[in-house]
Amino acid sequence: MSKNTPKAIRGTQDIFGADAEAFAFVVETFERVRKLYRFRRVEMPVFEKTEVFSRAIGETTDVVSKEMYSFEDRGGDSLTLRPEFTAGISRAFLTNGWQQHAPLKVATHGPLFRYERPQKGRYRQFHQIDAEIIGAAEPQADVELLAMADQLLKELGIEGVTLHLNTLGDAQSRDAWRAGLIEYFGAVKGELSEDSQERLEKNPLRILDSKDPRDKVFVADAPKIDAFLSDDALAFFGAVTSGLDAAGVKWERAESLVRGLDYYRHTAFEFIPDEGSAAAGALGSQSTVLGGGRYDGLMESLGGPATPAVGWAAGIERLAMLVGEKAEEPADLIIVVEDRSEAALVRATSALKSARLAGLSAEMIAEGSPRKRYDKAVKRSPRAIVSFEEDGHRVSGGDEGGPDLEKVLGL
RNA sequence: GCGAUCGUAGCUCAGUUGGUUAGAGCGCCGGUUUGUGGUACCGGAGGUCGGGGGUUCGAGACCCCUCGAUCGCCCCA
Repeated sequence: MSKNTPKAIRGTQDIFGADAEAFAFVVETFERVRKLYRFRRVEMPVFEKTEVFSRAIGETTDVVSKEMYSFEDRGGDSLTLRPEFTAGISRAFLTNGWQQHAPLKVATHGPLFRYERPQKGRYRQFHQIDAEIIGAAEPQADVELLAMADQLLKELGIEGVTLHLNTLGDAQSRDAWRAGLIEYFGAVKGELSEDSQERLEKNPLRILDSKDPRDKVFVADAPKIDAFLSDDALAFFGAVTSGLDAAGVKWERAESLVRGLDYYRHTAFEFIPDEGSAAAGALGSQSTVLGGGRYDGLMESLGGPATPAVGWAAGIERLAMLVGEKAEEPADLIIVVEDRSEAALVRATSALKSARLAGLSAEMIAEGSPRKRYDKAVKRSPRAIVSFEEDGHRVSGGDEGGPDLEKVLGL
């Protein structure tokens, strides 16, 4: 590599070969399943006004306070490369009058950007698939959304991943729980890890997720959300869980599961690899494969009317790591030009065009040492090979190299 | 932002306590062998050993700095 060749930006990836096939497999499967569940496709801008994210996600979250790719455009507006889909979709819902379609089921996928230190399964430009149901307050929407996620993972052939489910209650429940946690952890503040002492100020719910053993001793006896749930919140969660059971979606209660962003209410969930599973090993420390929840308060933070909604997103790279090797399809036909004659090249070129018009995937080998061209073709394992020389051609493979192929190629 | 590990050919990697002209496999290019064929052989191109400085008679190897990558912490998909 020349020393003055520009390098790729840190945390970006050039995906090729088997990895690219796995990536495409995830997206194609998502598109298929999303249609099964009648989610409508949306395409969204990759960047928005910065306030779309800062207001929707919450100023104090790490995503907003230190992980956004923000810049000023030529008009002086602060813009940000989207760090997630939900905020942008919510903005679109409000600014395009999509209320008329509510309840609206939408799905999308594409690149997202977060200024973070890259590591296994985490990049600065990464890709997600995303599904949202907007304008639906009933627990059946949560069930619908999770049933799709569950089926998607199954159709991707991913095993050893379990739905971890929790409720954060409604706004009152969540606030009361939060106050309870601050009181409980505040009493032992000095014995918590440095990180958790900071979390106490910024996001006390996150202490429950801490991996630090100093915190874990207190987490076990921390106040549980269940003690703070209103009757409505409790009924809502019960309806979600019984719906999941009816839909045949396996789940586990995860009492300390909270999500990072301010806008979540009620249902919160993550699909996480089971301890010791192949999936857990493949993902390193980036364990969540698909996550989301209900965000009933988000629309109001963007200045819209109260609009209930649920959604999830999943990292395509992480899913691709779990779907196994996806080989590139072998060609239907490879055409070999076995000598340097003009006549052979002309007839081969013509046959190649005919093959493609007939719907066969085909490529031609006419470069390099003539003696080695056939071997190159064989190594690519095509379904059939047709080789040309100045005075004729030979067919091998296909359906016994039969007359059908010759006819298709006009030979 | 913090920590650990690692940077040798296009790719995967050897390279002894520091010692001549830095190697192999795969891939690439040319030739021979085979001749309905995934074979075998011969030859070739391709490296300022990530970059800079230092120690030394001598550095791919040791020291310092720097850049980059990987993995982890924080956070998150």
